[in-house]
Amino acid sequence: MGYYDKLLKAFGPQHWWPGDGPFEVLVGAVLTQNTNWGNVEKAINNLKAAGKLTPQALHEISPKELAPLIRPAGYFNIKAKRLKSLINWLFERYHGNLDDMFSQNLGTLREELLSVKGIGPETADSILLYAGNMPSFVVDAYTYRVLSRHHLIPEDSTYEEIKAFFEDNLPKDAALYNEYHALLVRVGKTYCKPREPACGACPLGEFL
DNA sequence: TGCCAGGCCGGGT
DNA sequence: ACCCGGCATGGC
Repeated sequence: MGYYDKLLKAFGPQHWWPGDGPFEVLVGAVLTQNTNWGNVEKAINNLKAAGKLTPQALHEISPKELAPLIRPAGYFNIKAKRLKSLINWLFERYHGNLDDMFSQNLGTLREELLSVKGIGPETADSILLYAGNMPSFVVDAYTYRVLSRHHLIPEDSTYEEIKAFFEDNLPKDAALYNEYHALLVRVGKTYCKPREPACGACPLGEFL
């Protein structure tokens, strides 16, 4: 039995980002950068209540008008710009149409997303996987912490190396990548906390 | 109360 | 090619 099966059995499905459709997930991917998800939900709700949670509305809104709506998500000025740059790109490249965007080849689309200012590897992969249902494994601070603490990867591993660690050893299955990443976050939240040098007392060894 | 949360950019070495 | 400061709110 692999790690994934053990984690799934121990914690159950995490139901990550069922969301209200791919566009909401895409917006959430930017808003959640280095930010607690609870705060992101408040910002999403503000956008919904203002009728601004559509590609067209966000394309037309100014950063000045957008920033206060997403205030609870933190870094609201910079995130307003990042959201705008992503939406501008979406319209220029794919006519504001998510179906067109996700019809693109995965590798090409990932490179295109990374070229947008404010979209780094984790945000790009989150959009590909959780909004587009494309098999691109997401790496985040939890993933790194859990794996490095249990010596499954070197301390100095890069994002792309950790991503490859999973993708080279798993079938290219979006549903699997989705659930696996969510389970690793769950483990990280529950046991593998920051500023705790080792995992001697945590039951993770049993699963990993 | 300080630390943390589903990062990324830009400027300096 | 790395390293670091800045960006900011809300919950425990």
